[in-house]
Amino acid sequence: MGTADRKAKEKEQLKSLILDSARKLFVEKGVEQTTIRSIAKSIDYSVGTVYVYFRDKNAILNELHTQGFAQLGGLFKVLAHVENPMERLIAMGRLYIKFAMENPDMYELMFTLKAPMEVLDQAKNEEWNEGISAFTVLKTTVEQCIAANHFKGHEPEPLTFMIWSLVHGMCSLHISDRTNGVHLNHANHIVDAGYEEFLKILKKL
Amino acid sequence: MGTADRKAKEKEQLKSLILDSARKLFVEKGVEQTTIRSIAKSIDYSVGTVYVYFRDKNAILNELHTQGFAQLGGLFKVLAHVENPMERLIAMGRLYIKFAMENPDMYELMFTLKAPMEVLDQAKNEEWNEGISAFTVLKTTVEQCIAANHFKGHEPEPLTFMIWSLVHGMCSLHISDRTNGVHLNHANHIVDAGYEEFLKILKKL
DNA sequence: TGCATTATTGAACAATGTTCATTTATATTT
DNA sequence: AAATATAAATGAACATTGTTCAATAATGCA
Repeated sequence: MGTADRKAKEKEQLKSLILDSARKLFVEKGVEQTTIRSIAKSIDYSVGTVYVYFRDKNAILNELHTQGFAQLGGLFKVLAHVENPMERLIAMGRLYIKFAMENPDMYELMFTLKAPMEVLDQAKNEEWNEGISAFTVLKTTVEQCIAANHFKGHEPEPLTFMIWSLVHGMCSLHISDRTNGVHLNHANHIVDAGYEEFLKILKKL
Repeated sequence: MGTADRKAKEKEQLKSLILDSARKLFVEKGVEQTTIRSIAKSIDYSVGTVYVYFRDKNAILNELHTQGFAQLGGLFKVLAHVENPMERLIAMGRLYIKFAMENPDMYELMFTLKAPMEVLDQAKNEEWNEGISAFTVLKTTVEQCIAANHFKGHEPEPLTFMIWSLVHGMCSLHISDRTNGVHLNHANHIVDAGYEEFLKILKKL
């Protein structure tokens, strides 16, 4: 069965080729400008071929969104050695913001755009595993903070959601161009300045 | 010059008719499904006429986005009589969340979608007045809180941005379908539960 | 070599935003 | 009132998109 294996491998390779090309175009030109035709053209295949490997454009966006979570997860691994959960929490926030600022299109795909979510069949009760995993990582750290006597009187899950939302909100507003009106005296970026305020609050808890 | 006045009024009326119809379709079907053709059809005019009154689809979305801010601003007026700035701040957050949950499409238009922002000519240094006004209202309340001895050691503007982001982040994640994985024991909605955690923090500041 | 399976193709379709020469309606002038 | 000038409205036509699918080409097997 050597041929079957090889063909399976070739299929995987072409699928990866499509995805890599799609990601490249997507980061360069954005979601809307990344057309199936432009993807096909960039890898010298026809539009039809793309549709052999992906049900539709949303399926491609969904895979890219999954890759984004893998990338972010990879970055977070560096923080595993930080013993102090509070320190780790703070560092996670910084890294999250850094990732969002440096990869705004990927971030949108991961946390804002509806398209990559639409492959989840609600009838089948399919869940957003990437998000749940990422949330769980954050929640674990928050729970360790609570175990270390921080956040007294708080509920882990809603608190985790609140912290996530705080950081996400800043990134999201910035990426959606809603922070232009917020002028600052400081040389600091508004998102960084906002995060500093959050850190001041953390110290009081 | 009675005729000129009347014609100007008629033009305004038709413009309003287009906008009203657009908003209706938009709230019913979403942005993408609200096509120029469907708008034209619903008011028994041709597509060309719509383009006489609006440069492009983004211009329509921008006007609806402005209407959204007017609507939200109207809701906030009810809070003017709340003397205690901290109470007012808390009530503003609740109202903001209520508005976002009840008008998710409008909310997206106001705070997430890029389209309505694209009418702002960056070469002309045009600013996002709706957002700036809304931000200023919130900032004023935060400053009054500071004057009432809350938020010691905080900078008004970044703190305001942080609070806004916190609430926006929760609404935004929910509207973008990113809260499905976050299960709760409580009967509470996750966004409300998250806001409760924020209130607990406020009490410690 | 001939056949069967698999992979690839790209023309064709429907839907969309947008334009603009043409037509219709309205207002002004003679 | 008729003729003319201005303004408003039209909708066919274009370019671009996602998507489909019968036809073609390539590959594996007997």
